Amino acid sequence: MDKKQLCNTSQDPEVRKGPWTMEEDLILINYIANHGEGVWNSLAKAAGLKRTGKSCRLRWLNYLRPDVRRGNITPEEQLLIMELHAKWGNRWSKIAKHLPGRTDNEIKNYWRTRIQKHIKQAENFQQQISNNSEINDHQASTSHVSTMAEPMETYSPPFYQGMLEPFSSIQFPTINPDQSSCCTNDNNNSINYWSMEDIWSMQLLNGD
DNA sequence: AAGGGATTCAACCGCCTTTAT
DNA sequence: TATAAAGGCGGTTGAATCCCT
Repeated sequence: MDKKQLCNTSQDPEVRKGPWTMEEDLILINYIANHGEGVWNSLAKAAGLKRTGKSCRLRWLNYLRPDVRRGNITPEEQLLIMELHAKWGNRWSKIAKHLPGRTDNEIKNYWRTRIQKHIKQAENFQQQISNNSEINDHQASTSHVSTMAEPMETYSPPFYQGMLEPFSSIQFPTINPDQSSCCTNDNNNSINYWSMEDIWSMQLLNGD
């Protein structure tokens, strides 16, 4: 049988996809509390969840685990992410291992939505500087303006400095100043999640 | 207040690796 | 050693939400 078909259970009408419901979360939490993690496919069946094992594993690791921390990436964590990404690239799970309670998925999302955007802005800015310096070179054949104009082939930690939230006094100008405020993630604090504390307290109330 | 573009992030997909038989 | 099953990982998507006009 084709390996792809083996992995792809989306053809099965019995398999649920999409956002998890509170009931599903509680079932998964209760089952793992009683039986532990592992062997996700059989766990999903045994728990009575119409989900793939992969889906259960992902939900548990990224959201339901009691030790998972979500939101409010601290400046220290951000700096660490930047340094580790500069070192290892997109090895999200490896990076996540150095940030207790953070998941690879969260770090990946954080990188793509927050940090990468600033890097692109900075690259654009450097490109502008570079272009300007070329013009200046033509106008006056001195080379003293070239320090900012080096192409950024890899990201290096010093370059990240100034992008750190919430220290938004960015040391390089943003192309669109309005977007420099995109990282005030305070709004996320009020996102309409039902907290894990709620779930765990409900679980306790269930007597498990 | 409403509409629409931008942003965020949970969840899925598909590939690769590891483990079990 | 070969094969199948499960786990792990990075990339991508799409719904929900935010924000601006």
